[in-house]
Amino acid sequence: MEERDIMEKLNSEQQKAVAATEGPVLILAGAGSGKTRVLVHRIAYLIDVLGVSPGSILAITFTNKAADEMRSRVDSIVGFGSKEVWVSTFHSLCVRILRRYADLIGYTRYFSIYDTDDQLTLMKNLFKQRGTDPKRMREKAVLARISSAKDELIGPAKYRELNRDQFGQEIAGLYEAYNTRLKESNAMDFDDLILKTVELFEQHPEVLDVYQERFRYLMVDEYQDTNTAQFRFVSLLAGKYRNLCVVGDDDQSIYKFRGANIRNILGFETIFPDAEVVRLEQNYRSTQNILNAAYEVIRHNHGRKSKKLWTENPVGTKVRLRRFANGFEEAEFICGEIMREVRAHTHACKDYAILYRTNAQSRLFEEKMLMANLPYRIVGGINFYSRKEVKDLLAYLKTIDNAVDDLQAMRIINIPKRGIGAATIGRIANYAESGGISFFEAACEADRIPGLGSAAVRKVTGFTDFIGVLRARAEGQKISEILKSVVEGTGYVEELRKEETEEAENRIGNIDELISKAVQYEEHASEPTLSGFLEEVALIADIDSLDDTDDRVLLMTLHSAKGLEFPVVYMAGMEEGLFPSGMSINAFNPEEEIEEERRLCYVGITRAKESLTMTSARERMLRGEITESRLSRFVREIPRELVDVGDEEVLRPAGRTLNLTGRGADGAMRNAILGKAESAGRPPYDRDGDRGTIRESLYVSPYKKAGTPGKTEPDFGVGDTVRHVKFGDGVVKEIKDGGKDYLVTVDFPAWGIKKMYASFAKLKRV
DNA sequence: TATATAGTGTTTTTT
DNA sequence: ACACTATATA
Repeated sequence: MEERDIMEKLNSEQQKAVAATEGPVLILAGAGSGKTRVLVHRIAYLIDVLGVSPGSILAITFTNKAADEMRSRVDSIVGFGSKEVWVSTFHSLCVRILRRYADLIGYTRYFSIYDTDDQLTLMKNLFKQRGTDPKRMREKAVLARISSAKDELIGPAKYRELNRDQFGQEIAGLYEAYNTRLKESNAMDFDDLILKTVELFEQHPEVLDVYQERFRYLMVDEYQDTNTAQFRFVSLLAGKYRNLCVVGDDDQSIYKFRGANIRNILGFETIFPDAEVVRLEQNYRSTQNILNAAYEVIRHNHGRKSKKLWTENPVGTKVRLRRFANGFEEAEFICGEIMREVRAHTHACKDYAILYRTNAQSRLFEEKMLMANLPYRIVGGINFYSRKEVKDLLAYLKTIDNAVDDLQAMRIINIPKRGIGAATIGRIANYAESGGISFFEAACEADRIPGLGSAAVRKVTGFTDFIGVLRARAEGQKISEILKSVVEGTGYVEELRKEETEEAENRIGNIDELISKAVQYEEHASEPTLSGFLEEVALIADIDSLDDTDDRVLLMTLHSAKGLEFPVVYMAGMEEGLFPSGMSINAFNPEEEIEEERRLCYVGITRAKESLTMTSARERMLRGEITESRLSRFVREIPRELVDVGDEEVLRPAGRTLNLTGRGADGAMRNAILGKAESAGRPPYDRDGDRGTIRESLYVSPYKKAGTPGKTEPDFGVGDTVRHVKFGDGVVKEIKDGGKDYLVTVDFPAWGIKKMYASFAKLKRV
């Protein structure tokens, strides 16, 4: 492609960003301003116009999905050599480097990658071993401290110096022990992947030099989310040629809890005084109304790089606000609305996204989606690879691949049940410890371990022999074949089959899926290896497997939604205490924490292209108890004239429900309150803060009229045959009072047993 | 050693 | 509400 073609479809700022190839460049790219487009065109410009060798260009993203997308877009506009461009995530790039030079820093190329579960298991072991009381400090909290230390490139010794108090000293001790155990197991956690690469570069300048020479042009996406370690990594890489281009938006920095250091972007011009700064402020995604609402929210933050997005897009409809009595009705409204619009063919399912603050909120929506028969996909939550059966099988593969990974060996030594209990495992672990060998090696010498009876020795040897056979066969065998041998040899599936429960069937399904993932890996990897497969599995995120061609409503957290866009967006749970989270409100530095939440809200709003609806519940079930909450301050920050609050907006004195319809309606009072609120120039919901003092505003669900009885008794009983729109005819098995509505269990011959709410499912007696 | 039961604590977000 | 842990029991 020629220069003219590359620049043709770009605005002048975008062109500037594309052409600024030499030296440090900071691209401040607002939401929806076409930053991926700029990066892709920049790569094309480097190759096709400047003649830069594709192999010397490196683009770093945060998710595999973003990397895939960029790779394919580069592929479509760059003539040749696009395959040589390096597009990678921080983590996978570091793994690649580390595998090659692992021996220089005391690891082997087969090192394992520990996920959060592995870390927790390891920490629990350490607590036990060191006699640390889990009531005094929690394992997770210690891991969080260690993780932030690693993000900041602080090792155990430095941590000890920095935290002189007793807790600090104790954590430092655990940190040290934790690192030792990882090293002994030839394993690294997520943070180590970056940290160890930095160490490698710093201790071995000759290695750094190799990569500095290879990557002459660096680009970093989502720069606002980099942490100190990642910053150091990038600085080292770019240290020689200084062609570093970072792209980011300080208003979208939402990963502080993961160590993201907003100073990396805010202070870029201080660190690189000669940096060229380009601002992309034209938005191509959202309507003016949506963009204005987003701006009104984000402008409440201090210390941001001031900028205001604009768009040539239509004004669009107002942002809608709908309030409900509880989360249940909220979910019913959203799902019902989507269902009606999909039926009317206004939109396809994939045009919708439901965004929320916490994963726990997904359950309510999932139930309603099932009842409404809408295809959906929940992103995040429990990862496929963290299911027990999948982890068990992977532990076998890891033990075969990396024999010194004690954690995995200990996990599977009694899976399936071989009659090896805690006592035996303890004795093997002791023996391993005193002999300075790995757990698995110790198990291989079971007959020499004091305290093990002949029965125990026999059982342990059975296990080690099994692994031995698998390992001997693994050489040159396909990964899927190894996996199948494990499944057969352990009798895992057989055991599950015997259970004859739906749960077990699911697990078997997951095992099949794991095997097919292995097959897929063998097909797409250039040089498939067992380590390679395990690494891919460890670094994959749920979001990476999103397929934008499949027609489903997407449900995910606001965090997961970053980088995506949808025609119709619902932001659910807009309540104080939930969003912004109670954690942030009660933090020791609430201002800062709430600003982070506000950025998250900004990210959510700017995901919407055509339509945005915010919803909230006045009552919500939060860890087992019902909590009452006020409308989120973020909603209240949007001026009234930008918000459509629905046509049944009413205000009621606290503790009393207004009669709005029919004879004797409290019309005068309603008008008085409304009029007063509006003449005062404040949005009615702005006074929501007065809860309990005077009166609160109330937006009644148009879906369920105020005062309507929540449920009507079904006209059928147990044993009757009923008809469902989708499932056809079935026999009623059970009717239960489900609070808001009657919960009916029906056996449909063609679909199996389903539970549903009577009036919502519109069951009819036949 | 394996299993059933009661009791305990937890939740923000994730590569 | 739920998952995880400690304890009692077979």
